[in-house]
Amino acid sequence: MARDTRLPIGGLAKRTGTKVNTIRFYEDIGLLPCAARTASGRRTYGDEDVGRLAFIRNARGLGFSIDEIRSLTALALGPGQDCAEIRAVAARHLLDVDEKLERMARLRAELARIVQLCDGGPVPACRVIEAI
Amino acid sequence: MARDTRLPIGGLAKRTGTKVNTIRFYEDIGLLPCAARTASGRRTYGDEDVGRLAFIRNARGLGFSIDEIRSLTALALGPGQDCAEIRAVAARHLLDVDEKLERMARLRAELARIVQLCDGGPVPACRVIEAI
DNA sequence: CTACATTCTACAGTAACTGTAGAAGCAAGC
DNA sequence: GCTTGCTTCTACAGTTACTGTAGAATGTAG
Repeated sequence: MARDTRLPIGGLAKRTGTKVNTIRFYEDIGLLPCAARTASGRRTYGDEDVGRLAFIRNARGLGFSIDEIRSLTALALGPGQDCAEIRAVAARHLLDVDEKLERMARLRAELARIVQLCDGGPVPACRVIEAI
Repeated sequence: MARDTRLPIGGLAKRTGTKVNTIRFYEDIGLLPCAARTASGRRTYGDEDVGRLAFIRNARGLGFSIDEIRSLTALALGPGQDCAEIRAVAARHLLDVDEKLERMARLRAELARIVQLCDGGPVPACRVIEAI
């Protein structure tokens, strides 16, 4: 099962919605480990690479910096014992995420109000930006 | 009322949680209008500047690009009639925000689970990053 | 075996700031 | 009035996280 799932860099890019150059960039800065290479020097990736990159992209898309992601993955890949430290990092990020969620929800409400304002009836004033 | 509320650039920075250099940068790229100047050439700001910058910072903090913000404020400051266009921009951003909210909520759940995992009992496995 | 796509390295460019240098302005205390 | 110290000025270099491009090599389909 799951045999022969090795991907070239373009395949990994497609699977994870990442650009090829970005994958190489992540390798350069050590966020991804050096990829295995074919005889001719091309990178190949396995399932764990897909998972790891997917995690990175998800975290990045949600506003975590590369250093923050590094602090999480480094801990996870380290000696494997320092659970308290992982917990601390996660807890800090949890607070951060909660704050972002709140502000995001507020903006959502504003945008929804704008759409409604402009939607109903015969162009009612539409003093939109001042409302924000 | 509200007389004499003119602020120097440092005051505006403090009020909005922005760095002085960032305010000048926004003026350079035309996101903020050119500020009024004192006789000696220093920028001064009024209440409307505070509001506008606060809006910009809020939107930036939630992941909107400067171009997107420009598209909103430009419309708001334009002829003032094209309500449908503003509505379209707002609606597009609304979809975007909803998507981000969803992913953010999922990440929040993951983080909360990690914190709980690492919290209860005598260090139970702690296979944290793989879970993400 | 030719044509076209993918990959390679290396480096330049972009977005959105952030920091620094050197000069000038302003406010307070002596 | 003058020095001390903070703020502001312009201009430009540095940072983060990519993104794009050039030129060569490699892989693959007809």
